[in-house]
Amino acid sequence: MNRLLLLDGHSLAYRAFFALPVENFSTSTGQHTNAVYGFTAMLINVLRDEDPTHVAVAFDVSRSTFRAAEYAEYKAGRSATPAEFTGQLALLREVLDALRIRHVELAGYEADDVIATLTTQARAAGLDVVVCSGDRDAFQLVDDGVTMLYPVRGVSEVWRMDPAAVEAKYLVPPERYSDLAALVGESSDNLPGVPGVGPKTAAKWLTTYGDLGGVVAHVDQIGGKVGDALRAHLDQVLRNRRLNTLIRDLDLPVALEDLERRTWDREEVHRVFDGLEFRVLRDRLFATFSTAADEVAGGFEIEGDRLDDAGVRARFADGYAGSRVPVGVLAVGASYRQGVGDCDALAVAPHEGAAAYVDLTRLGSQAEAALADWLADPNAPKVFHDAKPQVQALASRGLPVRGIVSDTALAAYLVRPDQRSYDLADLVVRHLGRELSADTESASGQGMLDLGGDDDEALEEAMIRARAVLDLSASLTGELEATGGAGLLADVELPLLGILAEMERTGIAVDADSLAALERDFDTVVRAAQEDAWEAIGRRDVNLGSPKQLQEVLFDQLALPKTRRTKTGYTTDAEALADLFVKTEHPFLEALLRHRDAIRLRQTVAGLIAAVGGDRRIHTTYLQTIAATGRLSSTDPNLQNVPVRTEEGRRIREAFVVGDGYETLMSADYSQIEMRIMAHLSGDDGLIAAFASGEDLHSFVGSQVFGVPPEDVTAAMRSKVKAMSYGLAYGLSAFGLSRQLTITTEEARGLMDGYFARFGGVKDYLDEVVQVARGVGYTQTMLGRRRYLPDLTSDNRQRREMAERMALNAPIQGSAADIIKLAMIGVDRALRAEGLRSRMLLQVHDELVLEVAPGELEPLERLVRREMGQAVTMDVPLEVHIGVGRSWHAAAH
DNA sequence: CTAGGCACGTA
DNA sequence: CGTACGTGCCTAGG
Repeated sequence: MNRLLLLDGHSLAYRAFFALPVENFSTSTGQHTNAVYGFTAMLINVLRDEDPTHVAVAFDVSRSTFRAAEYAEYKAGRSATPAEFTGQLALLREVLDALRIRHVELAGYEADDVIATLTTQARAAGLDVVVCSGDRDAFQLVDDGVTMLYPVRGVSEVWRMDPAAVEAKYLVPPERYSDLAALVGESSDNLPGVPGVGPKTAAKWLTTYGDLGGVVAHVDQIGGKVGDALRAHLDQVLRNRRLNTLIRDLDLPVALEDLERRTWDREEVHRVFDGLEFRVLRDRLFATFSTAADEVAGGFEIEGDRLDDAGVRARFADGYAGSRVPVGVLAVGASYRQGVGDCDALAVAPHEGAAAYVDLTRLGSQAEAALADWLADPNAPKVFHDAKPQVQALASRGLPVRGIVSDTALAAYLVRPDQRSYDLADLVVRHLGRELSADTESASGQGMLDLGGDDDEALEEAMIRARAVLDLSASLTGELEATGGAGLLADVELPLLGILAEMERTGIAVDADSLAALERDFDTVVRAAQEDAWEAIGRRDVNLGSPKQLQEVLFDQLALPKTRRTKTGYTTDAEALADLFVKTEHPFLEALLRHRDAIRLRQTVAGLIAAVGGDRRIHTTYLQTIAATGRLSSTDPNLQNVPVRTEEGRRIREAFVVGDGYETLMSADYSQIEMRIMAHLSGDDGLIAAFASGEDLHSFVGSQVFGVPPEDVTAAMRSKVKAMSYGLAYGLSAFGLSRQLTITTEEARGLMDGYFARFGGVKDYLDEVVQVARGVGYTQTMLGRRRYLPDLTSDNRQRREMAERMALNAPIQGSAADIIKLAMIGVDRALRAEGLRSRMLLQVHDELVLEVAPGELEPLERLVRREMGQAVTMDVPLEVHIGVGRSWHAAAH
């Protein structure tokens, strides 16, 4: 049975706008999204519950309708529609476009007229209709084939109104609803009814006389005060009736067949939902409709079988060995974390010919050797999706992998580095227009499968995915070649993948005893600070970790001055608390800050202890497709944010130590790499001269800005200049600088003017970066890594300025990421070439930590300095600072 | 139980 | 009203 779903976009979004608190529904850039969110959430629910074959959303064009022309007061008295609402209507249309749902509107008419017309057409064509509207006028459309969903209590619930439900509520059948409303009036439309007449009286009259015409014909027979009132307001009632009757025969620009439900544009859905920051809704959308996705044309068909040992030998030793044609590979059931991994099976799919599935758990030794040889053959080309965890899992089974010529997750990241995820199924739909089988929920993410090895469907699914990876890589390679990113994949990200895998498996040794001792020490401080804090306020029922309870204590109980506002109240961050302490010297604040510090250190240490593996080393995981600028990120545990700035924090770094069989740790970091990149990219003579001079950068710049000799630059001058120099790479404003340095905006402005007067090339460069990015739509790093910033042309100032700051920063931060990645590849290659046993352990954005094998200190230092220093050639030297010591802390100082 | 907000660690 | 991340806790909502 065909069913048409019609929604009144305007009225539903308007309901949501007032029902959902805007402070909970704004993007990070300040765009309000409550109306879009509420509408979209309801849309998803209704699509799920009604499962319509056809859908349309109707909108009002403006208030100037034929009704307003007849009755100037129509809908008058409504307060002006808030700009925060109208601004969301365009976003709502974007959502609908992405979902490929038609929206319909016609100048001079209201959404309800569009709905009435489409309802009439659909009924004539034999379709059932479901109308979802917050406008009661639509009740008149209800009949045996037309149901109305009317939202109540904001948008959290809908009433399902069929003829019986309408009659139960209004005591008249739906076709009399307009008559009833004409008598009773509709305040939201500014249509007054007959005074003293409510639904009960009106319904009684309509039942007695049949319809409004009957009531009018017998108007003289109606007694009482209400009868007089009716006679006095008869014209008004008849006018109401004309106005509340919906038009059913508009000439619309769409036909019913245009409204057929279509598969949505996945890429566009991701883009739009990303922009709106609707993570949950998107997940709900995909979760709810994943089974509807098989409408996409041309799925995958694949031939292939589980191989027995003879088959494995034939396939890998005789078939693929020596072939230079890439094969799609999927490690089934791959798992890896903290240095330990495993996997169940391998699916492989060539471009032509049969795919295959190899059960790794019951493999004879000859077959395993054939497979291992092929996997380890650098000249046997393989394509993975998100290879690293699979490589780790295979390596843990004694199956090292070489010869990876593409990784579709990395390729997709280089094409669009700002995506939330690089799910294989999504990429296949976006780039190939095909759908992996719908039931891939368990297979999503990380390219891993968690499927039973004996299930034929799982077997086929794995082979299909292996084949999809291969096809996808061809498409992505084409895109990368067109955008100049192919070299980044082949020469940077793919070589790095293997290096990272090895660093992860190696891990870094820790002294578990000193970590345990640290945890006890920090715990002692936590307890003491908590006691002091409770003591200071005379109660022990306060959870010091709850910002909400802290606000109650600070601003209600202690009545301290209010701090900066947050979404949910007043901030209790360290800066604000320190500020309050200066003002009030309340002992609670001191104890609270002490508690904060200690509890964080304790939890950092506890996290590290929990991550120590059986080999007494900590194995982080590097994520290569997360940061939009091209940086790596580190997780589980994050070893890129281990404390270093405070003395207590540094004690944690002392627990990272050289492992057994090695001589010492080495830390090698780039000095001021971002400022050097800025000097190079801008070509500013002054800044280039600063680096060439060999003097302290900030003193040199300070002497220029303040017009004094370098030796007369005071510490205060130097720190101001330093803050400004670094701030520039982030798009710092005079306001921000003044706040950071606690100086006036004028003073900050003067500082920046002074800087730009001396380093005009920097200003020109920063201006140009944004201007070029606005023109072409993206920024580029030194290696051509792109970041797309569509918001550079946004009408929304906040979004636009945010994008401008990202545009300033991305080439600088991203080029630094390029450089250290190249350096890692160079170091790795040189270690092999020179036959050293020393190894890289960690990367922390501008720093590499290495473990030095006995006797290799000198050659290693030379090697690292050379490879890091020569990673790229720039107009300023790349300076590398190297330290050694038995702990990470000692090595870095 | 999940997800967002806050707070805060690093470069 | 400075970029890029990950983690832990609390809390509100489902």
